[in-house]
Amino acid sequence: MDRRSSGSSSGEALLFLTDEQLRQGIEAMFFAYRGFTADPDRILADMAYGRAHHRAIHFIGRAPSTTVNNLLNILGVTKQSLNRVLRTLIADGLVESNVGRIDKRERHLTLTQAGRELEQTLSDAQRARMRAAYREAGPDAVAGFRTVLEAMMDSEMRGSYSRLKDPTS
Amino acid sequence: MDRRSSGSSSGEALLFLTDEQLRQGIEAMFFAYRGFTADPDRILADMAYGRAHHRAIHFIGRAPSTTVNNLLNILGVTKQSLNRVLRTLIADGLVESNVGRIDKRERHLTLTQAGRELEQTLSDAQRARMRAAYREAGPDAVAGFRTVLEAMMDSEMRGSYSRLKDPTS
DNA sequence: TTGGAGTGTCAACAACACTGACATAAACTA
DNA sequence: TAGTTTATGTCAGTGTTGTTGACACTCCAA
Repeated sequence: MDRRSSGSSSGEALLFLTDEQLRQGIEAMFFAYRGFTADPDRILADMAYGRAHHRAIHFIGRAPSTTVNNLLNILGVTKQSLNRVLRTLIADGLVESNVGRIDKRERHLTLTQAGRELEQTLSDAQRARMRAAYREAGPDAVAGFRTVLEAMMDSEMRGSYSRLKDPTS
Repeated sequence: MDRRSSGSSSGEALLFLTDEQLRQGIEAMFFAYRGFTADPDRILADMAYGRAHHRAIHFIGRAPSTTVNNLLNILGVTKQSLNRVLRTLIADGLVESNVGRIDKRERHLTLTQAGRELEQTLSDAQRARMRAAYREAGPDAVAGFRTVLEAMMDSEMRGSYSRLKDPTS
């Protein structure tokens, strides 16, 4: 079902779609993601925090004053799961939760000064690796990288992603 | 430390290394990885298996007759963690463990017929998404994608990755 | 006023990772 | 041969992160 499936005659133009190429892509994704999270993980291991805290901090920092529900959609976890994380972050003074002015049911989340500092530390580590990879690969490769990643997202996630990229949309 | 090392005048050639670009890359990676694992996760949710089983099955299928130790290095988990997974896979008849002929301390792991079938099912789902993304992005983007991912891996992982790509090395 | 949305919380549970300790068999080495 | 190292398996305990399900409260809108 997959020997160069849609090739016209011999399909040499579609060699990048062979099973072997796809498998390599899958493995590359697996190994790269490990590297991608390794640096922040190391930093967080020393604190009482984990990857979930990092994600929350990242997206709160990225979209300040976001609501819990919005964050829930971005992170794709249950509110109970997110709440456990948020509770510790708020208790530790890294995140501030403010009742909405217009809709008072909503809580708007913002990083405190300490929260911004931790965000910066984690972000620096992750960006350093990203920067090194980007620089090594070059701008054309980076453009391709981004294109494939976007195509790989679930469509709902593509929405969240675009909104973060360009908040005016 | 990176303002326009090779830029002509104001560094427009390195715009892809700005913090904003890096952040977008980080987020793209996060959302894409979610998509990447979503399909196999859905299939596994119905069984008593999880992502860890998928990974084990994938790499055993990829490098048949691999030893436990080798798998341990590839997966980057502790033997206790891997063992828990392997035990269930062997008990369920998806993986076969054979004492090594040369070194009898080693166990060589292979997928059984049932194991290969499950591997195929999971792999089909994941490859389908990968193939769609690849096709949508085109060969040049795919090449860039792979280049960036390889640059993002830890160097030890790059070794495992290459060996899987080209077992003769 | 009623229904539903947004939020917080409790309890229970499962998957998957970790550390530490110990056991066994085989292989290597002095 | 005796002692050490390697490869593996296993037991026990723990932590993070996810899940369901249930319930309460506040507030918005029809």
